[in-house]
Amino acid sequence: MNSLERVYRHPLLSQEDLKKIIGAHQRDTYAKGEFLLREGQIANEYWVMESGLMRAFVHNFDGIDITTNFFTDADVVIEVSSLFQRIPTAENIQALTDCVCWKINFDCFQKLFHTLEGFSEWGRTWMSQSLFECKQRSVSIITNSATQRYLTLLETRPKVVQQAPLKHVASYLGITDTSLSRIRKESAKL
Amino acid sequence: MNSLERVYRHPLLSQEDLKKIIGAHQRDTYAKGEFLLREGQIANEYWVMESGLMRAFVHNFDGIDITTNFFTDADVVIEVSSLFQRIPTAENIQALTDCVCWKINFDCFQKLFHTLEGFSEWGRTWMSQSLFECKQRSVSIITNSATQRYLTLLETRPKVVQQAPLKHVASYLGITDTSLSRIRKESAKL
DNA sequence: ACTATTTCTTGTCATAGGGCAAGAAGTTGC
DNA sequence: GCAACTTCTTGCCCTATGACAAGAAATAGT
Repeated sequence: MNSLERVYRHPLLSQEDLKKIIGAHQRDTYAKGEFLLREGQIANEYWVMESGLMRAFVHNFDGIDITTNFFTDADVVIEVSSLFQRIPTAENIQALTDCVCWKINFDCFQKLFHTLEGFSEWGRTWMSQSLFECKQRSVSIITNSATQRYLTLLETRPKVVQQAPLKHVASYLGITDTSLSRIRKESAKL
Repeated sequence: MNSLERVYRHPLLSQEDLKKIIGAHQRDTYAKGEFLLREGQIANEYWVMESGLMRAFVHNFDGIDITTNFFTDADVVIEVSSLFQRIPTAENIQALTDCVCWKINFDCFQKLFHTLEGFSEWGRTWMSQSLFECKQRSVSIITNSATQRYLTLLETRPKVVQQAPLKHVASYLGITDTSLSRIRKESAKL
């Protein structure tokens, strides 16, 4: 089963619906380092990862980049505000390894969203879930120590820790690469 | 104009649509301290604030409560994952002052969501916006000092700082009440 | 009005993590 | 295989914020 089938699994989507949805996607590949979206652009599509690793990041006022998310297999790679509100994004999305994805553009998405009831339900569920995870992230930054957050990431998304450069993992965790290097050293002892 | 008209303003919603939507809401009041939702329950409605102040909070593993959001006039008070995924929530929503709200239950919402195209667009836009704000919050916790975050909150939501107990503002900012007290003292000098 | 409770302030001390800089290790391109 | 670059580690010192505890101020209940 490919990642599209995994992503669009939903009780209100029939086999036929699924066929339509999956058929609206096109395969695309990105080379390591390539950008799928740059700040200032208006997103006109989103992607479902088939393989590889990507990250999303923003620049803060000092120009420092902060990784806001990582994406691996069967993750939906999307900048929701830009795509749905048709406004320029503040985010960048970049391939950290060579990647294979399925992409769907805004118009196709819209048509499906307003014709298939199950699809709009799916979309809403997906958004709720993202919002939930986003809130959890803030709470985690507030209540857990850097070490705890690192260990959690290591457990829940080992691929990210293994494949992404340390500095990106560090900014995702909200610490400096120096600190992460030390934390990693400490936790290796255990 | 009441808060409902402000909240549901959207280019794809006609006057007639608006009437239907607004008509599906019922006025309700909550006394200071009262809970609208408690962890473990499944949300079956959401609210639009007419007046007053509320907060949402979660308990972390130590039982400490962390305020995740404040709500004032014309804010939509909703626990999206529980309401839309029909699962028990981890959040609590509590009135910090006496409050007046408009509430709408899940069934009415569903009917409107699947019959009015403009309403599902509105909902999606609202969710994108929330997700955007949520991401910003994480970035802010990561990149700004406690003092900067306090000053930003003071500027963007003065009511919250004025009306909410310091400890809730503190946990929202991700610091202890002790630190917030000191920050407030310092910033008063300026 | 009086007590109990909660909220807020302040002091002392401890510590996680940051800033900076040097060098080691690994990667990339030719 | 070498140069250039990026990534990662380590040392030293510093600062923002936390932990704990005592008391002051405000609020709520009777």
